[in-house]
Amino acid sequence: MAVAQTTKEKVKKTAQKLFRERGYAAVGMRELAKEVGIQAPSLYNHYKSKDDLLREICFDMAQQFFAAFDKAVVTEEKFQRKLKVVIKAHIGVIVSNLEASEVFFNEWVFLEQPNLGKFKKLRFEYEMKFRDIIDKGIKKDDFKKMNSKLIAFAIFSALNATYDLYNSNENLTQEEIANDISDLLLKGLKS
Amino acid sequence: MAVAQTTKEKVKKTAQKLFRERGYAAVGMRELAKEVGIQAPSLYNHYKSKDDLLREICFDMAQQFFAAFDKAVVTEEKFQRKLKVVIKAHIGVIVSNLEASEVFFNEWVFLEQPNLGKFKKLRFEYEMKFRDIIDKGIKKDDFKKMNSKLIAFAIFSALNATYDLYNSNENLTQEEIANDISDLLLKGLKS
DNA sequence: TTTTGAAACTAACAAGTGTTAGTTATCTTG
DNA sequence: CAAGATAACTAACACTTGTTAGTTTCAAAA
Repeated sequence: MAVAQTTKEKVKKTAQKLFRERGYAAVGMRELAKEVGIQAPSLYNHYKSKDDLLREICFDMAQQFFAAFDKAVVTEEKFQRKLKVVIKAHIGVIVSNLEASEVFFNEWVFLEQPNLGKFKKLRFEYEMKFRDIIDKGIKKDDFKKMNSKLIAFAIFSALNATYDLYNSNENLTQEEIANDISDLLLKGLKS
Repeated sequence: MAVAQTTKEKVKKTAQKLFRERGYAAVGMRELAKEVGIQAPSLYNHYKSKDDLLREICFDMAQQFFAAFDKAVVTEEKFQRKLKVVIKAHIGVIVSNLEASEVFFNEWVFLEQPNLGKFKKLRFEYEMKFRDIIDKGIKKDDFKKMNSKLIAFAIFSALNATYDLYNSNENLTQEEIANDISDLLLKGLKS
């Protein structure tokens, strides 16, 4: 596995790792280059700026989240099942891209305009897809009557704990994490 | 409100605001100073380094979270109530220190040693206080049998969404946020 | 074998970094 | 009012930042 990586791929992977570990602003081009094994100016043969590199990481992830959601959401009818299946899809994307996801969630604030604006729009759209399921589920009495914005925020935050969970843990599988979290959110902690 | 602020207080407040908005690493001492209305070197009359400033923000918040937890936890016997009351306490601290809390959650990674080590220890202790309630509640059958680490992570993440919630929202009160989130976590979304 | 294009290199720039030294102004206290 | 402390100031240092210019290396195409 991980054979025949091009330099560009290596740059991207290394950037994801470093940006997650230490934050976009704290990682310099020289440090990134050193980790890749080249000189800093050589990075510009592959990406035209530091911002361009962040842009690619963030927008690639956005695309993956959208694709996974859209593929998952059509498979179920009941809203409880719909929610569970998109939660699983979301977690699936995170687990398959642990470092890039973290950058996506935490470092996008460093995007420059106009990328920043475009990105915010995408994030909002994605959030609305979740809220839509919740709102419709509430209308159909599949869900309790609650503030859907609050719920959506709580869900996102809980999902985004997946990274820490997956990294720090006693061999939880992606399936187990997805099941436990969606169970918690749907049924609650109370016995 | 906010009368007779000393320069040191103003520096701290401004730092909290800027560190939250743009990240610790992205905020320079000159920018901070400008916002305060003094020159950069004058900052060093109040804090001996940039790290020292971050240290004070983070450790002050840690202390507040501990104090609120300890005060809350003794007031209840049943573990469901215990959990609810510490959740409320935690959210209370966030709401009373919106910007500083965000720094506490997101920027502590930039602390230098030995502060970084001490801080990590504190965070872990705090997490364990929550997990302790969950574990004991599971033993007493107040809670379902679930992975307490996963649950603790999910709870923390959900709680830490409070900032975005409080800021972006349709006039939710602290009481409402605390109630809705603890209801969600205890009883779940399912009707 | 020569040509070409990609991707590496070195050197350097202008701007910005946290911070120190030394000095002056301002406020508090005796 | 004089003395001392506090907190502001200007100037500067050593280093790092993202990035560009110009050059060389090297493998594939002609």
